[in-house]
Amino acid sequence: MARTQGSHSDITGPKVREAALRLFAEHGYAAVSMRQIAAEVGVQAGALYNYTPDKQHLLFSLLHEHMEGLLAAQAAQPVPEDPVARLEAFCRFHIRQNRARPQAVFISYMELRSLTPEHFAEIGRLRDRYEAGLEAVLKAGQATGAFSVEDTRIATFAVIGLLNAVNVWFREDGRLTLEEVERLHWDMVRRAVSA
Amino acid sequence: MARTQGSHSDITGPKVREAALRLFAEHGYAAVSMRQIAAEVGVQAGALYNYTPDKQHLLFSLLHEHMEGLLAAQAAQPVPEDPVARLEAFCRFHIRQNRARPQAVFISYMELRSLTPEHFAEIGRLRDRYEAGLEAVLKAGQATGAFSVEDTRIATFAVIGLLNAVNVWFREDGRLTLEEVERLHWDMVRRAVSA
DNA sequence: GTCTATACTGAGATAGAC
DNA sequence: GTCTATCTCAGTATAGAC
Repeated sequence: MARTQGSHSDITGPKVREAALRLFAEHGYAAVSMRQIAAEVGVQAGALYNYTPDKQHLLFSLLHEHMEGLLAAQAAQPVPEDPVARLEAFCRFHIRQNRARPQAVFISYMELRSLTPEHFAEIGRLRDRYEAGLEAVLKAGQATGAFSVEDTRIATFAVIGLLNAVNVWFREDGRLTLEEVERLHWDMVRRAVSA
Repeated sequence: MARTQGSHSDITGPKVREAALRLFAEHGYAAVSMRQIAAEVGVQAGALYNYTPDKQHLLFSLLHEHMEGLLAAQAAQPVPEDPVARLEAFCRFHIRQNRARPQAVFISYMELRSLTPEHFAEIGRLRDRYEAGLEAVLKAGQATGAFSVEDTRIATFAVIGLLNAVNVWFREDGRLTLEEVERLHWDMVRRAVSA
């Protein structure tokens, strides 16, 4: 054993992040105390400061990691030529990502206002990059005549809003599979923007 | 003068509610202190307890008042016979209401989790009643063949999500009038659910 | 790396003078 | 109805022993 029994940084670190993510998503950043997070992990509050300089940075770091992962996954997706196929790919990808990391997605919408202005700007830039992907698809389809949207910017927000509705009600053990949910929502999006 | 100069309950009461609504919307319920609210109103923290038994009840009371007002306004709307016209009326009404009380709408989505379970259930019931109006329209249109939605429950959430997207970006002094925003969104909703 | 202990600050809420 | 003063508790964060 290269490590002593007392050295748990490689275990405790991830546990701190998981606990914080879960508690922030459930109760909100401001309502969660460092003591609560520590209790969840099974350490004393002071020990958390081996893993984060402060509470604010813990939130920022969770959001940042989530957004970077999202953008990396987006970049790894194949990009069909046809705008309609590209829009379908975006819709399905977005729904799947939302369900794969429900807590991270949740706080990335709810806790932006809990960030310092600098951190807020940083996360905002990453989100804009993600949504720009959708707007580009809508613009491309508008150019080919496949889509008919008067304002691609507004349509972008509308599509995101429609897709995010899934998060309000979807349950893993519900009557619909994720594939069915994807199909139903893609169908609505397609009709909403098609020429 | 029937009142002494020191009696300000008819002035301070509303000011407390306005300040709380504004601060809760801006920073979140948990992040706002009674002292902040008091400072905003221009009194000491202790004086707030002439108007609310505690902070939790203040939030609940704001949400309750908002939902009751929303349902009353909804009930006062004329209800067209034709499902398509009814859906258009709902969409335009929903967007107008959202813009008329942006802060109340915002906390009614964001701060549900800050309510006690009893208060949460109470507000949830009121919201369900509001959204049931939309689902009824979709069902009616489905029956007449005007709409084509596989699942009216899911479509209800999708439509609400699409319409709420307006709140993310709309600015009173932006390039679009509320009428144009209503039309653009009604157009997308109509296409998304039409046969 | 974690603990205990604690400094310091601010929270919600109440009591009693005016 | 509001103020001042205060109680009690919990918050973030740090210091130093182990």
